[in-house]
Formats: sequence, C-alpha cells, structure tokens
Amino acid sequence: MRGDRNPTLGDVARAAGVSPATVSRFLNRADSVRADKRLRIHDAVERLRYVPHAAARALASRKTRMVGAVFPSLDGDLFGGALEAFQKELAREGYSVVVASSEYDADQDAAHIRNLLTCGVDALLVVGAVRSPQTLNLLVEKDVPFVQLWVADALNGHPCIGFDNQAAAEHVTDHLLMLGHRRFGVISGILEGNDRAQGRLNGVRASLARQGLSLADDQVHEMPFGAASGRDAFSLLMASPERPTAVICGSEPFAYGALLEAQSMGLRVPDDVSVTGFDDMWLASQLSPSLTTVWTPRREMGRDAARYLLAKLTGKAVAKPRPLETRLVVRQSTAPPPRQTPSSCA
Amino acid sequence: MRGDRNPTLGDVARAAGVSPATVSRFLNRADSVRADKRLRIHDAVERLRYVPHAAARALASRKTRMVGAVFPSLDGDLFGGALEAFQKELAREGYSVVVASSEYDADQDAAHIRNLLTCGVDALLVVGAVRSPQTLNLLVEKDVPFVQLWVADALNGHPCIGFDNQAAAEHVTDHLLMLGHRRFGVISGILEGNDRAQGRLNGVRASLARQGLSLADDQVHEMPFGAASGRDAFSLLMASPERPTAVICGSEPFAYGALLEAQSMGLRVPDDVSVTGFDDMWLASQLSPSLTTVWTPRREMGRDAARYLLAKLTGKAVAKPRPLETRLVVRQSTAPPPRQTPSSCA
DNA sequence: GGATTATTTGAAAGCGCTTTCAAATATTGT
DNA sequence: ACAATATTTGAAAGCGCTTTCAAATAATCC
Repeated sequence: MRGDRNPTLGDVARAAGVSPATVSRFLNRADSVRADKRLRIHDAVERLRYVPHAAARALASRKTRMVGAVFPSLDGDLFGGALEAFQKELAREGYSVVVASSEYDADQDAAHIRNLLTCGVDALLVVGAVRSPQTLNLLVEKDVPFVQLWVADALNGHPCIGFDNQAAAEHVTDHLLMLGHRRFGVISGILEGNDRAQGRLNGVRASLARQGLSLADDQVHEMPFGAASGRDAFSLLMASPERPTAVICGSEPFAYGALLEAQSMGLRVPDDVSVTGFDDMWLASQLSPSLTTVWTPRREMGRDAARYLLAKLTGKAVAKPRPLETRLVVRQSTAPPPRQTPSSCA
Repeated sequence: MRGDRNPTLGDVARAAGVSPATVSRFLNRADSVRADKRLRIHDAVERLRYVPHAAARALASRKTRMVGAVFPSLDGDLFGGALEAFQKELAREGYSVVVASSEYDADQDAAHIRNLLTCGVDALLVVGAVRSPQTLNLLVEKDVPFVQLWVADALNGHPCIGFDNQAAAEHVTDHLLMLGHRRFGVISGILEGNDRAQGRLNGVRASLARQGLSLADDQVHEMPFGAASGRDAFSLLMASPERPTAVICGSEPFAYGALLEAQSMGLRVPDDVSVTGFDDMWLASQLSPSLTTVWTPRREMGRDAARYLLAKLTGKAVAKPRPLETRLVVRQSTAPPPRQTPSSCA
C-alpha cells in the first residue's frame, strides 16, 4: 500500500500473497480460486478498500458493462417508466445505463447512437425502428446487441420489443365503430420518422376501411406532442363543418387537451363527442369523464429489453421477442354518438 | 490496417507517417500539431474510419468523460426535465450521462453513488442533501466533483444547485394568509430522508407562525407522492371537524388529486376550499379551476448543474452557485375563504 | 500406489491510449 | 547570419486490468 494512490489489483495480490492473475480470477469468478486463497484475497480487498478500476477492466476485457439508451424524450411521463425499469433490471446484473434524449430528432438520434458506440457500450436500446441504413449498419458492424423499443415487428429485421401500434389503434377505432360512430377526427403525433405514430394512424385507417370509411385530410391533425396541441386540434376539429362525433388521439396528452378543451367549450363528453387516448397514464382514470384509452406496457418494455440484452450479452440463445399485449380500457369518455348533430356548442 | 479488428491510434499514426504521440495530440488538442501533419492525420482518420477507444483513453488519461446522475425517480414528470437538460448540456462538451433511479430510497441512493464512482464517473449529480457521512466522505475522498440538486443551501456544506424549498412554501402560505385563510390542511411527501419535503413543511409552519398560527397533527398528511395520495388526503382533511379552508400541497400531483377529489365530492374550488400546488407542471394551467402553485426551475437546475460540473472539471474557478428563483403563480384555485363554513359537501 | 485426468496457479504479454522528456525543428532578436 | 528562444515531434514508459499458456498441485481411477 505505497503512496496514497488507490490500491491496485497488484497491491491486493501482494497483500494476499498470490499472483495478480489469481486476484483477477477471484474478482470475476470467485469459484475458480480455491477456498483458502479466496479468503485471503477477500481480506486483502477489504483491508485495502480495493475497488477495481473500471477503465482498466474494460480495456483488458473489452467489455464496459455499460448499456446505452436513446429515448425520443426524457421529459414528460412517457418514457421514464421504461427507462427506470430498464436501469433497474440492468443494475441487478452490475450494468450501468448511459442515457440520452434525441428530442424526437432523427439527427440527434443518430448522433447519440454513434456517441454511445464510441463510449463503448456493450449493448444499446433505441426507440422505434425508423433509422438510417448507415446507423443500422454501424450497429451491425460493431456487433453491438441492440433492441428497438415501442414497436412490435421491425420492417428492418432487427429485434424489437414492444406492442403492435397499429393493432392497438384498430381496437380503439373498432370500439368507437361498434358504438355507432361514423364521423371521426384524429389527432396524431408528427408522423415523419415516427413509426409509432404512423402505425397508429394506419390502424385507425385500417379499421375504418373495413367499414368502408376513410379519413379526409381535414379529419387528421398532425401535431407535436402535448396537451396544448390536443386543445388546438380538438377545437379545430369541432369547428369543421362535418364535425366528428368521436376524436381519436394518437397520444394521451392530446386526449387530455381535448377533454379539457371540450370542457371549456361547453361540450359534454361523451354525450356530444367521444374522445379516446393512447397509453393509459395515471391521469386517464382520474379525470372526469375518465378517459377511454389503450394501456401500453411501458415499464414492461424497459424490463424486457434489459433481459433480452442481458441474455444476448451472456451469449445465451434468445428467442425472438414476441409482441407485448395492450389492453383497451373503456371508461367514461366514449359512448354512442348523439342522435343528431348538436347544432352548436351551446 | 491489418486484420479486421478496429483500427488503433497506431494504425493511424503509421498511415499518416507520424508517431502515435502526435496522433494523440491531434485528437486532444488539434492546434498543438502543425497544419501539414494535422491534415495528413485527419485524412488517415477518415480513411481508416478510426474511432478512439474510450476505455483505453480513460485508462491512460484517468478521465472517463462520463458524469453520473442519481435521481429519486425517473418515472413521472418531475425529474425528467432536469435530466434532459443536464444530459444535453453535457453532451455539448462530449460528456455522457450515466443515470440511475434510487426510487426515493436512501440505501439505493447510496448504492448507486458507490456504483457510479466505481464506474469512474468524472463528476456526479445527486438530488437533495440528506445523505450519510460515509457516502459524502467517499465523494470527498475520491475527489469527484458533485452537486446536490433541488436544494438551495446544504447543511452539509457541499455545493448545491436549486431553490429554497422553505421560502417557496412560505410564499404560498403567505398568499393564502393574505387572502384571509386561517384554517389549513397540508399534504406533504414522506419527510424522512427528503429535505425538500421537510423544507416545504417548515416553510408552511414558519409562515403560519408569523401569524401566531400552527399546524396540528391531523392537519398534516404525510403521503407517498402521487395524485391518488392527494385524493385520499384531501378527503380525510375535508372530513375533519375543523375543516380547513385551504389545502397546501407539497407536491403537484397531490394538488391534482385534491382538485379532482373536490370535484367528485361536489366541493367548489376555490369557493369552498382553496388548493395550492408545488412545481407548476403542465397540467396546472390546464385544469379548471387552474392551479395556484409555485413554479420551480427544473430544467434550469439540470442545465446549471451541468455547467457547474463542467467548470469544475476544466479546473476553472467556480463561484458558489446561488439559489435559483421560484415564482408564485396565482391562478384560479385560490380565493378568500368562504364567509362561513359550508355545513356539508352538498 | 502410480499413472491419468482435472483443477489451480503464476509469468508474461498485451488491451489502446496518454504523457513525460529530450531531441529536432522553427521562429525571433540583434 | 548566429545565437537564443519557442514550438513541434517521437521514443518509451506506463495506466490497471485480463487472459493465454504452461507449470504446479489436487483429485480420480485401476
């Protein structure tokens, strides 16, 4: 224990009267060293307060025990649960999570992925499956296990863990059709580069198509995420000549905004108009009217992604992940359409 | 470019006809190598698609260019903004963020701090200033710059970036007192190990004390965070014999719950009872009645924490951070107390 | 019990970069 | 033009760990 620099593995070896190699083995697979030395090394470690040097370890073993994660956003309620579950599950196995937010921007997404690879992460979590071939190639070349969250089946053939956005949106729409609605409004997130939003809109269209219905341009409002957008889009929708009797929201905050705006406008939900959300966050059940929506397995995705990557990292054979289930949650915000179009807000 | 292993700095040096040392210098401070070689090296880097090996770099330079962050929670709306701003600001300077959630648990907090130090983070962000001496010592010994978020002045003498929780709570309370309220209810987060919650409750008490008022035990409900708790506590409060005319919430979701519960109970806010929140998240302004609350500089804390640590890391002299401002935001949920106690909910 | 096989160990060679330090080259002053 | 000073370079020694590989020890078998 010379100097006051941190003790190294070599110091421990000397203190325990064994070779550095043995200490290394002790650290990595304790059962590969005999009981007597195991004890001596353990003592030495305690005594010197030895802590392995992560960078040295990473350099020699070519593993950093760090996993990257790029989310479209960290602010807001949507991705936090998945991140937390992901981190928790990985921590259990001694992995750390390096995180970044792309702010729903494709360039930042690509840049962060590149950066994380440079950092040497052993595996990577990304959201969605729309990504440039270069970026995808990079991942494949570097041979870093990765998984795409929030989507069920990637067009790009790479593994993903999530739910079927289109199917979920179809369920919501079917529910509304079943109630008798025929005129719809849709509030969608920005579609470009967002396969979740695209999938959901496609789902609505597919469901309608089965009834011979379709969506005119002015029935779909493509907005940046947030309740404020929901308010705006909702009032636009309600102002249109062919006012919809049901408004389908591609993201939950849209629906909160719609509900709130309806209230301001003096429109009764669901009597005058039905509203549906997407995600079933905590507010959905608390609002009145409570929100009919589809529950999505957010924490589950984070947890499963961690398990999947962990399995990959330990070289285990891993089954292709199966799509996770969503659940239509019918609450108070949906009902059959009014008998005849209410002539005005009043 | 032998083998198909990743090119190393040595390969670049050879390709550019200079020594490894020069390439290293080019990578770190390009202006310390002459223009002609700079060009040759740059070319070689491009040609070989060279990417420096982070672990090797970290080992040799004793810097990982990673910063740790431990938040009480990642789920929910509260800390995400700070994390996102923190990450963004650090990314700008080439630093990555390793994140963990303590789930509001002191042991996990300590464990994650230890783990991040083991990972070799160059700096660290934590929330709050209640922490065991051991943990604090560890940080000091390891000489890792760190900053405590969400608090203004740490009792423990270590740097912090945040706002004065007590003062903010005093403002809210003063506002209510000014309106004429004399009977209060408080919904507080769990106090143990949470100096923010403690500070806020103290603030309420301090403000009341100036008017010769105090809080009886049954006027304070200590609950785990969340709107559901807010509902429960609110209905308890309203059921008490000396029903409060104003309910002060130590966290915003409590207030949402209170507002929602009031609505269910048929109580009018602010006519029958005033409600205040704490944080001013997006929903506060959207609800009706909109919520009187205090805005807190959440993203700002994240951003400033990053800047502070960055300055520390580059050895710049850094002024002790000054407390950030909060703002009382008066909206519709507060008004003078009713003339006489309403006899019932009806 | 002695030969075989299986398990533990240590020596030594890196992993890919940074960083002295001294030598080489360029710049300045007179 | 020549010394004196400043700048740019390369050789070499690590940074602290892991991982062959072969030697040493323990366990097993007939």
